[in-house]
Amino acid sequence: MSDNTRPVRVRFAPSPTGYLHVGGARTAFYNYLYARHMGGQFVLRIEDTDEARSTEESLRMQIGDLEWLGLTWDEGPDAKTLKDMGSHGPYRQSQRKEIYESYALKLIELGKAYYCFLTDAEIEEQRAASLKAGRPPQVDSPYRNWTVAQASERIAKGDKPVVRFKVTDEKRDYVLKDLVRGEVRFPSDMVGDFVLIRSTGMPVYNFCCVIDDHLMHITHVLRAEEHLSNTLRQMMIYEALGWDLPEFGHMSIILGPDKQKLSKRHGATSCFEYSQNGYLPEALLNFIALLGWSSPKAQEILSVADMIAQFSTDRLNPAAAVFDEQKLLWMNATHLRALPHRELWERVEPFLTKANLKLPGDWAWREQALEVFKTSMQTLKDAVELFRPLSREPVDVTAEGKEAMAWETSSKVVSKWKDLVAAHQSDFMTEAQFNEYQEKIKTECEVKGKQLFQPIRVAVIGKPQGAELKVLVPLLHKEILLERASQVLATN
RNA sequence: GUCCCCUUCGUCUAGAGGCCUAGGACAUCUCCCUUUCACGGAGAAGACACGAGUUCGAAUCUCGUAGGGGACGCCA
Repeated sequence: MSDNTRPVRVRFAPSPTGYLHVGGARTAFYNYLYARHMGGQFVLRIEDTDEARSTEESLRMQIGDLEWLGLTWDEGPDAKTLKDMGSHGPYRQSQRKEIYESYALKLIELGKAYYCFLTDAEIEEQRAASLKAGRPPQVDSPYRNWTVAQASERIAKGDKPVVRFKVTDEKRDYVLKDLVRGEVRFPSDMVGDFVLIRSTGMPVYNFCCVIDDHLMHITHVLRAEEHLSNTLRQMMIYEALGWDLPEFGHMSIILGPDKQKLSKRHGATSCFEYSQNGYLPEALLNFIALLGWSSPKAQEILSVADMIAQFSTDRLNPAAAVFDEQKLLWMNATHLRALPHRELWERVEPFLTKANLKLPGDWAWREQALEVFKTSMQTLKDAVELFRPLSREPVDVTAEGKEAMAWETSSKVVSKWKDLVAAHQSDFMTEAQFNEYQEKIKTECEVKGKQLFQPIRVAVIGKPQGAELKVLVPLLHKEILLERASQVLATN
């Protein structure tokens, strides 16, 4: 076990084989929170030993997502240049091949690993036979006790072996003290001799992970539950090399609504999609943090600073959690409404720009508009449809809008409204002026309530429901108001 | 199949033997506010998977059963 006086060093070790999944984001976040809470370091390591699937593009995407989330790392590839920063590099496993190789050689020397020439077909045959006999499908390599000389001879002939770890014949339990799950016992015969180095010379995950965690002085490994059974192999490697184990904590996985591991078929699962759909990084973080962790103060809405202050591994929940989109939406809306208007505008603006909406540029107008609409927004993207009627383009009149316009007094109301707007002297109307006009329509057309408000609202935003007219109308330029009224009357 | 992990309202969770008639949040429903929509406020309904033990006492400890998940790769 690691000694507690050492500074805490944790790491997030994604493999660049696609976007950053929300599950990965949660793992990264817990590591980040722990590091920041303990005043330790957070390392980003890239596990790109799967040459076929790892891409530079994925790396950039994942780094971009981590940046969007605001999870900054102290060591690892620089977010912009991808050049290593920190004194424990390189941080990309593909650049550490010699290191792994030297340790593999050491294990072979120690008699704890060996070259194995079994082919895929032979292994498959063994698996099938074992399964049929009801035994665990483990390899039983005839090369297990070959001498290095024997193997070298064969290698010289051009055969490319893998390096396998020699699992002890002595049957015993490996005991893991997991930070999340407590004591977990693994029988040593749970695994067969496993591969350390592929025939291509590239090492595999379980091996790199141990070497890197040790060499990078990682003190705590917080990772997903799917790695729990890998831990046995890793413990064997630590033992063979005579190294101390770091602390491990295996957190539960995230499930979809059907209780299956959350995946693409459940919908949006990447951080990138959430950012594109108008979610706030702080809301996403708040939500995923609570999927498997709880605040000791029973807070539901927490800032990143709150979470750093309150985080501890002993409140990590071992049970799997279902990702509830509804609650995320609520949480997003809550964070969004708490934002100062200027900041909210900065976040909303890219979405409005993308939708090509031309809106007035002054801050007074913007703040007023946000004040009116923010209670209807759950995501930043929602602003687009809310703000669209405020831009200078014709609105689509909804079915309900047409219905309201079909009432017998509606045309009269809108005509009168149009006349009043046309006669209005300045570009914008004040709330008081609108109230005055409203009173005029009310008395002159002899309508009130629904019959009064809804047709006017349709003539303003194209639908009968929405924000109060007295706050809505002052946001629209007289010309737009006039065009809208004409448009609605014409299509009626 | 083997091994490992998990099991409190529909969902996220609080709960470390008596404070539990099981608390909170999302969602749902009702009411209030309100010209409408949303926001906000008040309330309702809703769970300890099952069975044995241990104990004066169990959601909490133990063991079984069931269900779910994960791993068993020259993926990570």
